[in-house]
This record gives sequence, structure tokens and C-alpha cells, in this order.
Amino acid sequence: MPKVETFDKTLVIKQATDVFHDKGYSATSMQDLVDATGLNRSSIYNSFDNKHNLFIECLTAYQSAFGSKLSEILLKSTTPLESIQFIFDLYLKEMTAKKKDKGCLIVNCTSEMANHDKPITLFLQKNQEKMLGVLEDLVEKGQNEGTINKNKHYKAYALYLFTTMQGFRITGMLVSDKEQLQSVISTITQTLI
Amino acid sequence: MPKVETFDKTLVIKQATDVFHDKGYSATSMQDLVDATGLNRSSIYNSFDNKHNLFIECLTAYQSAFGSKLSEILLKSTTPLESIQFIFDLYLKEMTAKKKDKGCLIVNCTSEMANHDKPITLFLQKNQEKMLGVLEDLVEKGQNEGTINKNKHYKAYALYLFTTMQGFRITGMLVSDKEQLQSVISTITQTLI
DNA sequence: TTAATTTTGAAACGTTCATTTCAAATAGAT
DNA sequence: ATCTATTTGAAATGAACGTTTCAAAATTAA
Repeated sequence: MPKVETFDKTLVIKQATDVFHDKGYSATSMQDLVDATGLNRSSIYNSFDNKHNLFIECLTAYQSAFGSKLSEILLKSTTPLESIQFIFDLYLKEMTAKKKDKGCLIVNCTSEMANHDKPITLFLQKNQEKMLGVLEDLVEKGQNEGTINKNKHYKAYALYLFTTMQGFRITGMLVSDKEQLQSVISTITQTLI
Repeated sequence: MPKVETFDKTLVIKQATDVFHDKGYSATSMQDLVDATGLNRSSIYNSFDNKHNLFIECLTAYQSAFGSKLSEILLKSTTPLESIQFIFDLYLKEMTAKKKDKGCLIVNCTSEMANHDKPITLFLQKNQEKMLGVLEDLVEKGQNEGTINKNKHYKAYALYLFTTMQGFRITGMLVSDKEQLQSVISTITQTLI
């Protein structure tokens, strides 16, 4: 019967995500989110309850957007090793796209909130499990194909890759030289060959 | 002629550092620092001017404390590779010392404040240069000795190590299994052999 | 047009924020 | 003991915080 939601929730989450990504959770104020979305304060509270919950929705959307890009990568690559390289290339592309790299929202969130906020910590753990799962599958497949060496168990390699990815996201925040970053990627992936 | 500073400034910085390390810069309130140090509000402002400046002093002290541990490592190790392994072992020790790992203050600071706060960003860049310098020297020496391979230029390996160290500090915040962490270290260092 | 329901705007909530103020207490130097 | 510089305590500053409130405007189904 009545008025229906007028604004694009997906867009609003994207706008809010940009702010959280740039400033982090604590340093982002509700006023920042009002400004970034153009929404009214009340509308934000109507739709997202509170800042914390909005942040979780942003995290989830961010994770899901990455999941889509990851799926594309898995489809277009011909070997597991190439998939891994493409993931790093994706990071590299994001880093060099803008002058100031904001890093990874999820890595930043780990640094800021891990072990402080229970639901967030749970999200981060689940996220890690998901990512490790993907990487384990890739490494195991590569080892069976013979394109990745068997010096280490595939689970060990997966955690190694996850670790280096997080480090790479941090490094990109202060290093903007594309060649240096590419060299880091090749060093990381050389380990697997 | 008059009353002289009564409190131990070094201790106060250590106490403040603990809070910043645990909660990050933004989420740490002046009240938190008053509580942690036992100092009066006025005394803190008298001695450190403001929160921002106190934080910089904490960062510097943290960096310097790490520098000392680093020097010890460089002295006691017999090869550059061993030095690198000892650095990771130091991180591992910190991670497994307490149930909840706070990560590295400087890595966390990078994630929170890089490209947002000019003096802090400058500190982070200088810190990176210092650390890269040490790592470059180690790798170069190892390559000359023949204990580190020459697949990559020593500067590339140094940035690789710096990246993996940052990643390792993040990983430790969610992974507490010592064996898994040790396996990551060995994978990282195997690259150099 | 009316009724139902939601968005909106703007103000206010109480709390916490970083920082300032200033008189009182303190303690070394003379 | 007196002078002098500093630390202290406690209160106050004004701004910003996340969140709530609620009447008015808006919109759509009946």
C-alpha cells in the first residue's frame, strides 16, 4: 500500500564501504556515512539498525564482490598457478589504480578488530577458512598436475599464500612502484614451482 | 630549583604503547591512557602535548625496542639466513606468548593510518627503509657467502621478506597454531635457499 | 480521495571525545 | 625557611560521537 524504499541499497552499501575502507571502522563517523551516501540519518538507521551492522553488511558485500572476481579468475586461468598469479595481479591492479592505496578492507579489519569484536572476529575466521579452502584446492590440483612442486603439503602452501597475500596488501599501501610489486609477486609464486 | 619529574617516562610510554597496540590509535581514548598509566590527565598533556604526539613517541619506542632485539639477533646468528629465521622466530614467540595476539604495532599503524596522517606516514616510510636496509644487507651477504641463492636480486628478496613479515604478523592475529605458523616460516625461508 | 506505511528532516538525547584551565600541593635550590 | 618551577587534581570546555524521537512529507494501494 505505501511508500516503498526509494534508494538503491546496493549503492548505499558500496558508498559506505568506500568510507570504511578509507578510514577504518573506528575513525568513520555516522556523519561521514550520511555525507557519503546522501541518505538521511534516520534512513540509515531504518535500513541498517546501527553503524556496526552496516559495517558487517559492507564487509559481506566486499567479500562477495571479491568472490565474484575470484570466480572469474578461476574460469579464465588454465592452471592453478596461473589462478594464483591472477589473484595477485588483481591486487596489484587495485593498488596501482589510484595514487593512494587503501589496502584490503578485510585485512585492515583484521588489524583493527580481530579479537576485539566477536561477530567480526567470526566473520574474519570464516573468511579465512573460505580463502584457505580455495587456495588449498588450487595447490592440491597443481601438485597433482605437476605444475606445483610437492616440497610442502598443499595446506601449508595455502596458508603461506594467504599470509603473503595479506602482506602484499599491506606493502602496497606504502609501495607504489609497480615493478617492485611485480617482483614480489614473482618471488612468492616462484616458491611453488 | 623546583620539583622535578616524578614518574618514569619510559614506563609510561610502555604502558601507553600497550594500549595503542591493543586498541589502535583511533579507538584509544585519552581516558584509556590515563587509566593505563595511572598518571593525571594534566601530567600526560604536560609531558606529551597531545594524544598524537604521545602515539608517535610510542611508535618510536616500539621501533627502538625492536631494533635492540634485532641487534641481538644479528650478533648471535652465524649466517644471514639464520638471522632471518630468528626474526621470524621472534615474531612467533610474541604471537604464541599470549592467547590473543595484537599483531605488530607498526603494521597495524600502517593499516590504520598510512596515507592519512602525514607525520605518521613519514615515520612508516622511514621504518620501511630501515628494515629494508637491514634485510638487503643480510640477503646480499648471504648471496655472497653462497648460503642464499641468487635467483633474485637482493633488493627484491628484501622486499619479499618485508612483505612476508607483515603478512605473518597479520596471520598470527587469527592463527594461533604454532606448527602451522612454523610451517609458514619455513616456506618463506625455503625460497632463499 | 482516503487510508496505510515509509521516508525524511531536524532537533535533541546523553555520552564521550581531546584538550584547557587553574588553584592547590609539592619539592629542590637558595 | 623561602622562593620557584612543576606536578597534580578536579572540574569545565565545546565539539563530536552514536542513536532516538517524532511530526511532516511522500507515496501507493484501495
